[in-house]
Amino acid sequence: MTDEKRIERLSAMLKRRGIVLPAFEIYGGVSGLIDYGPVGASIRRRVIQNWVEHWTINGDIVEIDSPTITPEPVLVASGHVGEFNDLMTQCGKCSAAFRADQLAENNHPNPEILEANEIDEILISNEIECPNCGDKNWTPSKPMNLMFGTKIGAMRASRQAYMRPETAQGMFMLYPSLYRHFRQKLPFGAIQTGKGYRNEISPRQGMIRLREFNMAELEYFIDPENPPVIDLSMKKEIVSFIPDPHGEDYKEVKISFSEAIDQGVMKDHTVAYFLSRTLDFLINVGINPSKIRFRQHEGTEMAHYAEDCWDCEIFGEHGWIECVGIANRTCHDLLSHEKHSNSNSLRAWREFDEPKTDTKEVLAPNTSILGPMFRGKAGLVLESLKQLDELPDNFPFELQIKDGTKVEITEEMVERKTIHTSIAGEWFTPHVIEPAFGIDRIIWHILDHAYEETEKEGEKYNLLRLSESIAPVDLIVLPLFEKEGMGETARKLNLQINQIKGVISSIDSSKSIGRRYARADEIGIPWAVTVDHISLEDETVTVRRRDDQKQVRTEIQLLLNLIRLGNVSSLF
RNA sequence: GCGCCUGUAGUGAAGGGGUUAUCACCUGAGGUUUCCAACCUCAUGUCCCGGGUUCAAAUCCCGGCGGGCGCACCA
Repeated sequence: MTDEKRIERLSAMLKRRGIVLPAFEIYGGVSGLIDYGPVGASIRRRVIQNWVEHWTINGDIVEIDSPTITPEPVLVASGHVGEFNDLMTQCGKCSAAFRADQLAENNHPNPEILEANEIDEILISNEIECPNCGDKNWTPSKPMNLMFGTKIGAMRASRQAYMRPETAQGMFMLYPSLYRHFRQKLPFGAIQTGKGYRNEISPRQGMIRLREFNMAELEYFIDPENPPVIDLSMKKEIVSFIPDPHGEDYKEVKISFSEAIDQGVMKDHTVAYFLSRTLDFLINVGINPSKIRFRQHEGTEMAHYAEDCWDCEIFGEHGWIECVGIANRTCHDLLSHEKHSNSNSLRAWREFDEPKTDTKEVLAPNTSILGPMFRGKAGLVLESLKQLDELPDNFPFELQIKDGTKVEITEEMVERKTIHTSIAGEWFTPHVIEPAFGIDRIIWHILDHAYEETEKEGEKYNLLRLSESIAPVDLIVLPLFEKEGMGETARKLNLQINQIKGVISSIDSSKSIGRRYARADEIGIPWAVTVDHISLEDETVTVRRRDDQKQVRTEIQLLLNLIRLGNVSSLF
C-alpha cells in the first residue's frame, strides 16, 4: 500500500486488456457486478480447473453441479432464511444502522420473533437510545434479507425460491447419492464451483465484494469418532497463524503446520489438513506465500453453523482480505435437513469393531390363540410380553399390561425361545469440514501479486508474472514480419500447437516485434515463439521467456514435444 | 443506506456558458524496418444518464446511475 496510484494503474490495465471490467457499462453499470473479458475469462477458467484438479487428485473427492435457483425450504433448513430476515432500523439523526432485535434485547424476552410494527413499538415506548449518538428517533424497521428472491413457476402456483447464497447446499442435497457413489464408506467429499448471490447493501473494493460471484466449495464428510488420520509432520514450511485470542490481543505466530498441531494452535487435524492443502493450492496458482495468513474466527464472529472456523487471508492492495473460509460445520446441515425434509438417508453407517451380540430368552406369542382370547387388548398383551425382563418359571402367570389390568398367560399362548441378536453397528450423522473459496478474490490477488511495474530503457514497462498453469494462453506465436512466408509458417505452427490437448496458443502479427512482446508480457503469456528468416530455412524458431526476456533457438519438433510434456522451461 | 469527493475517446489526462472539444498512448490501414512499446502517412473513436436554468449547457443547478474514501452492514 506504499503506492496509492498502483491500484488505479492496475485496474486501468485490467480494463484495457480485457481481463476484468465493470458489467453492463453501456447502461451505466451495476455496482457489484463484473465481467471477465476475453483474457480474464481464460484466467478464471484455468484457476477453477486447477482448483478442481487440486481436490479431486486423490480420488476421495468428486465434482457435482447443482441449480443456483433454490426452493425456500432448503434455505430455511440451512438457516439462511431465518438468519437473513433480520429487522434493521436506522437512527433518524446519525443514520447508523442496527439490528432492531438487538436494540430491543433488554425489553423483551425474545425479540427475534417480533413483527416489524411490534418491535418499532418497543423501541418507541422504551425510549431506546442510539448506541452511536444517543438520539431516540428510529426509522420503521424493515426486514433485510441479503438473498435475491425469485419465484419458481407462474402466478398462484409459484413457489418461493432464492438464488443460492452458497453452493454448499447442493452437496448436502446430493449426500445420499454421494454416499452410494463412495460405497457407503466415509470419509469422502464433493466439490462444486459456480455462482453465488448476495444482495450486498454496499458492494465495495472492486472485485472483492460482489453481488454475483464465483465460489468454489468443498464439503468433506467424516465420521467424527473416526476422523481421517493425516500426517502433517512433513509440512515444514513456515506459515503465519493468528489463533483465537479468547479475549487477549491477537498474536501472530509463524510456525509450520506440524508445529501448529504439536503446540495446540490447531486442535482439529482434519481442519489443519485442509488449511495446508489450501495453502498448497494458493501457492500453485501464484499467490505470494509471504502474503498469506490463517486467522481463527472469534466465537462471536462464527457463522451460525460453524464450530471451528479459520479464514485464509491474502494481503493485497485492499489490505488483508478473507479469501477462503475453512469451517467445521459439524452435523448441523445434514441434521437440519433431516428434520425439515423427514428424509432418513442423510446418515452413515458405522460398523462396530466387534458386533454387539446378545442372547436372550423370550416368550414368543402364539397369536392364533392370543388374538381371539384377548381381542381388543391383544396388542397391549403382545407389547408387554415383548418387554418382559424376567421370564416366569411356571405357567400360568399374571402379566401386567399397560392399561393397568392384569391378564393370565397360559402355556399354550406362548413358546419359550432363545433369541440371538447381533448388532453390527449404528447410524450417525456425518460431520462436515468445509473449505469455501472466493474465486474472484483469489483471482484479484493473483493479478495483484503478479503485476509488476518496471522500467525498460527508461520507459515504463509492465508485466504480469502469472504462473504457467493459469496464464490466459500458454504461448503466443509471432512472425517477425508478415512476409516471405513467415506469417504463413507462424499460422501453421499456431495451428499445430493448438491441436495439442489442453494447450492454448495465440498469434499476433500487428506492429513491431517489440510491441508484441510488450503486449504479451502485460497479459502474462509465459512464452513467445518467434518465426524469423532462419525458421524458413531450417525449421527452427526462437522461444522467449517472459520473466527475463531470454531467448533460445530450438527446433520446431523439439518445441512441440516439450509443449506436449508441459516442459518448455527445460529449454532454458 | 448516510456523509464527503468524483465521472471528458479503449487507457491516462487538459479544458470549460458561445464556431468543428484538446493532448499522449492505444487500436486499424498503408509504407518502412533482419528480434524487444522505432519512424512516416492516413483513419476510427469521447464530455455517464435524465430533468432544470439559459438565446446557448460538456461546463451552472437538481435527481439518478457508476467510482473512491469514511460511518454502518458483510452467514
